[in-house]
Amino acid sequence: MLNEIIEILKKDKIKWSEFENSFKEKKIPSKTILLEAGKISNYVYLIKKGCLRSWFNKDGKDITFQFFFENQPVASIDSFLNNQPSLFTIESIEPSIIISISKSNFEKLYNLYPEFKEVFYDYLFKRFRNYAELFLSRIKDTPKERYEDLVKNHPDIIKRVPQHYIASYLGITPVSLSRIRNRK
Amino acid sequence: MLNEIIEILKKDKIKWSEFENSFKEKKIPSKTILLEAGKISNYVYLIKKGCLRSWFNKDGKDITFQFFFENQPVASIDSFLNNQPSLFTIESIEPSIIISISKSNFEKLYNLYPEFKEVFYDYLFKRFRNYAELFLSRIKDTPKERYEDLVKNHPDIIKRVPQHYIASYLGITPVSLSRIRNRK
DNA sequence: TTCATTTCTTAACAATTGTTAATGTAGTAA
DNA sequence: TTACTACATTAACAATTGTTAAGAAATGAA
Repeated sequence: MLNEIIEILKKDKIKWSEFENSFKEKKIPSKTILLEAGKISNYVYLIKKGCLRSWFNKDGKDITFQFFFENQPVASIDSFLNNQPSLFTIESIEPSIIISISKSNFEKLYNLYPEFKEVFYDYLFKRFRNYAELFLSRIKDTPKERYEDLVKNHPDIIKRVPQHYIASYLGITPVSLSRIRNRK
Repeated sequence: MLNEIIEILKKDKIKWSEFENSFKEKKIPSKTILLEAGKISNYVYLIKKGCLRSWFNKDGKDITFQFFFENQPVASIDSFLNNQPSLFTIESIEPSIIISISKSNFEKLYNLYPEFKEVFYDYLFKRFRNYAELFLSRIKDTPKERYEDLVKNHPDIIKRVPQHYIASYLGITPVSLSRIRNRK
């Protein structure tokens, strides 16, 4: 989404020069928190290199429910849109390079580029379906089924993400995931 | 949401006369399917009287994940917005009176009333948070905790909805819910 | 390299749930 | 009323998971 926007912007060199500095790039080490649960999101991020996860706290433990990789936009959309405290934390899993854009610059873009607004809403709607699918899968499928789906359809995640995060993503303990892996 | 729109419309009697017939009211018996999983949603509904649930199929059994009551708008928003097959079915639990509005009329409203579009997007954003909360609760809390939350915060649902739907909503079998209820 | 930390596996036991099936109960229609 | 249907409870057993704890393996830093 942000990628497309940047492309749109670059075609218009005059305006691009105005926004070039809005897209701030920063290097972050592993386990850096970009947005903390309970705080209101003022940024949207784009991952240039690396990997993030979103998680929330449950009785002192953290439960991961999404992973993000290169070229994906990441935000607590709900917090960003509704100006409400984020329900979850966004944190890096690996050392990463992140492009961030502030809400105020985001709104400037909004006003200058009508096509941007459309791209953004399209993205939102798709994200809505995404959420619904994630939700339904989490309800519908057993941890074992969801693990096998990961192995089949997202081997990259399996390879790249530490297993205890995956366990948490599957809704089970690392112990239980280890059992599933060695059961067959 | 639809309620507010109707109120806005009624203030403008000329336009209201144009739309009055768009809001079709119908009586439906229990277990009537308003939208079937896999089909594209062409309507938004408002519950005047009665109660609905949304569910999807898992190995021949149905899993309920939301309940809707009087004055609530109901739709497969994702399907409606993205023109994609609905991920779930919407069905009545009780004999109900439903107001429905078609997508084409919805779009007419869109174009005539700028304030409608805003109300609608506000609703969408809120719905987004709603989904996130529902999702997080389903992940975070045990069936027992979620049942106790229902008893405390939504006793109306407990009273009104057959127990096996509630069990399914909690992610467990009716047998297991019965055990939870009689454990304390 | 070596040491320390993080991550993963394995084991034993308790707790919860699913499954199947039988029984009980309430409401509805003839 | 009776019979039927839908719904809820209970029991027994299997399967899965959580918990705790110990040890193995991998990773990263000095």
